[in-house]
Amino acid sequence: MRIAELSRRSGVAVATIKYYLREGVLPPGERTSPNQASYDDTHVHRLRLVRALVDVGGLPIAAVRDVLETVDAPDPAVGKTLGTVQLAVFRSPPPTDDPARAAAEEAVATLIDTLGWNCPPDHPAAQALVGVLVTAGSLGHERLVEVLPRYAAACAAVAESDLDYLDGAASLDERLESVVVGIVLGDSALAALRRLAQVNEALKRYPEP
Amino acid sequence: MRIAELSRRSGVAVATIKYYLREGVLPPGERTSPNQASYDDTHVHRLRLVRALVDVGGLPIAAVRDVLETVDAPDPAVGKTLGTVQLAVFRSPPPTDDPARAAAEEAVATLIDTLGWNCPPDHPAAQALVGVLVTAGSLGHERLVEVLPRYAAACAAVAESDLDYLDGAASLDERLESVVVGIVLGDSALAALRRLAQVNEALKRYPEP
DNA sequence: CCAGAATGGATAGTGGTACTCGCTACTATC
DNA sequence: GATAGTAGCGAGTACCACTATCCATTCTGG
Repeated sequence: MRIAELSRRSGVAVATIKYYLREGVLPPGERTSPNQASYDDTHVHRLRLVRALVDVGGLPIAAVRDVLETVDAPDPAVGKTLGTVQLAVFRSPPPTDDPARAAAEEAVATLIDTLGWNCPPDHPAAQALVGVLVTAGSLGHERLVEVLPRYAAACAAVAESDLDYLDGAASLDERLESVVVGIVLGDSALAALRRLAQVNEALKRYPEP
Repeated sequence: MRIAELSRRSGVAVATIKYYLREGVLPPGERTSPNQASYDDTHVHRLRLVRALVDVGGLPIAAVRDVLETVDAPDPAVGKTLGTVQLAVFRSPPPTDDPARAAAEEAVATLIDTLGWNCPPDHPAAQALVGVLVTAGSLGHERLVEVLPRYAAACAAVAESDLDYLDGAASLDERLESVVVGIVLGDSALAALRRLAQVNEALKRYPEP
């Protein structure tokens, strides 16, 4: 198919498709002549994936490129892919060297230790968690740290579910994409469910007239 | 204190403080003369809160203003505040009228029903969840819906924890701020813990050499 | 008391991101 | 052979979160 049909089928404007081609988030079509190329279903699918990452995940185009490069360079080691995608998806606030940082780092390390989790203590997510605690502390919400064990328990169940999801993928390609979809769409789904659960719990505790 | 000290104590540039004053996310100081005003600790705290919402929560300034307006207009009904903040915090992708939308709406309604949750089915979070399912479906990841029950169970525990956190607030003001901090910082903390749990679970299932 | 620094307020400019447009030199198709 | 579509490219747009500059006024240290 040519670019107009690709646009129609994916719902993405022609100009935007060209932009994505330039930015390397969409592979070029197969050249049939110096100024003609033909695209196929993989391009339609890729466009949908890009839109999902941008619209649902809120990723900048550069991060999308990083993620997709990982997906396109199949590495059977799940851990590797997981790491790259997790990295790209992260909003990393500047690592402030707050004096309270050491205490927060300690708290996170203790938490991970208590849970018996086997994950690198310098993982970006751990750093992010430290950042959250430092921020909370600066707002006088030191007690936020107390909810973490319960959050962590919930996340353990979620992660189990996530890995089950990966195991349900038929092929390697599908598996790689599942990592991306699982992380990005999963984050959104989780946030949405959390809000619904909050409303439910609030109504349970403080019924409205 | 004057603006220079406010800047020093909060770590926010003077020009940025002026910008925040213009945008209404920081209340004006007390005027001492036609072109002098004095600020106090509440301003320092407010600036930290704004930075937390922007840096950690990724909220645009306009959303921050909405959130803070709610915090500043104390309504003892927790549900109301919760709703407003949840709304402001949401990234709402344009509600597509995909043909697959009806099925996704059905799935979400069924899920909420099965869980016995008492929340409005037209809640933005429910709509967002529908959007996620539609997106997943368009990518051929229809089976994502299968993980939702487990996600929901985890979120129920998280929400319980969240409401406990609110109940731990001493005053009404503190309570209102806890809603904000709980939602925004909580989302980040949850996402970070999920990633750590994923790494842990992945290493458990596929140990690395 | 007075010079120089600081302040509030306003306007304009910057840098980054994600497109979007317009153009040219083609090619495909009716 | 007229008309429509295409690739590629540079420039332009819109929005956002600041950031810089200016000015009239006010504060402050000597």
